[in-house]
Amino acid sequence: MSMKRKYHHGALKEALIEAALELLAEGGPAALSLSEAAKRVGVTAAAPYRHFASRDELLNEVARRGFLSFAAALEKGWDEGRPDAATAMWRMSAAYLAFARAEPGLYAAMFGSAASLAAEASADAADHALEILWRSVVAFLQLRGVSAQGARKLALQVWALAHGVAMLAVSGHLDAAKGLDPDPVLDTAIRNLMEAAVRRAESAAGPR
Amino acid sequence: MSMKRKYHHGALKEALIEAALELLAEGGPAALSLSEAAKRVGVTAAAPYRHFASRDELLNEVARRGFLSFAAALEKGWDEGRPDAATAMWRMSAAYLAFARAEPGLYAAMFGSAASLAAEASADAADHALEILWRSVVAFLQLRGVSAQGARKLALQVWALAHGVAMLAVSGHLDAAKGLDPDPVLDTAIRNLMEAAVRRAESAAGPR
DNA sequence: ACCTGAACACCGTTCAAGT
DNA sequence: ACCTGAACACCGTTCAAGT
Repeated sequence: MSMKRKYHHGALKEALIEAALELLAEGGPAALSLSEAAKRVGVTAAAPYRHFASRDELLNEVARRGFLSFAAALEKGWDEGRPDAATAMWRMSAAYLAFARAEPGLYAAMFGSAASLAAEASADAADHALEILWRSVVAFLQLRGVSAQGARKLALQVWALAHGVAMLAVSGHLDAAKGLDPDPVLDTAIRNLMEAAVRRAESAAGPR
Repeated sequence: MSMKRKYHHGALKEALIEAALELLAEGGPAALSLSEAAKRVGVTAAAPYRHFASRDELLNEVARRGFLSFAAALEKGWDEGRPDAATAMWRMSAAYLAFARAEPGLYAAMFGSAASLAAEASADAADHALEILWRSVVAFLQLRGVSAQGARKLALQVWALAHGVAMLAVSGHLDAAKGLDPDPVLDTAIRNLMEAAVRRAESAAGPR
């Protein structure tokens, strides 16, 4: 009756990815072991090499998928800018933080590769996330009636801010510092960034 | 004449830390191996255990020292706020980025531990870095003649911003996105953050 | 007190062999 | 085509011995 041990044909690749997500959740990127994933899935340590050229390739694939669900989470938070760009942007930044805090291991795998992994494939996925931020910044500027010039740069600043808060929150540097809740910290910072950008655009447009 | 192989008494611990820094520079945190450090220094793989209880403890010690020189770099950039807080703050943020870009491996070891390492000892060192940021934020607000209330929160936002830009720059997400130079991105973002904070404080103080 | 040598478990990776 | 078994190098860690 047990329908388990039939990885001898089909779903090994998917099963390994699932196991990798578990390992990531349990102990972060350092705990992602190809052997352990194979063991949990019921195959030999050599079996994964039919589907992944190396441990890093597994990690890359997991990170790539992480970026996909990350982008989906942002998109959902943005919700096409309803009811207005400002509110939606706040909701999206909360979704950003929520993702990182819910899956710190995955988030670390997505961004923690540092210089060790080029991760060309996941770069596209990351760019997709940036594009969502960019669209929301453009919408926000339009709502405020100013030029969307420099929106890309502004989107990068918002991203950096969210990323920084997320990292500090996950690594405990935030709570340790002052028992501060990451959400309002990120929220007011983004507001300030956007307000300053709007003012700058206004004074550039109407220098009466 | 070769004064090398006399690790049989004194400087093993220091030598291991130096080797660890090399490994970090070469391949990031993942490349920091206790065995390899021992080999480079000319001792057995078991020797380090007289000085460090585990690999993680070595990494922790290196990270702790990293925070020390990091704080020193920020302090030097700040230079007691000369000639004015605004200029000094810009210089300090440039020093922040320069540190991360000069030693990405070390920087990753300092912050990349994510949830895996509590790193209580290095938490103090990190707090010291935050304190420098905090002092500069206070000085900036004083220069602009507004209350320093909420300076800690603002300092955290500045930190998150700098950290985010540094990480994105190091991991290549920034250049890949648009060929943008990280320095002006961080600089204008911090300016915007500070300007918005000043305006908020002004409107709160003088509601005529 | 500080280090070596030998040992064990674990991991990444390869390859010849099985089905 | 997909997986097992055996093998190798490497790493973290422990411990009994050496000096």
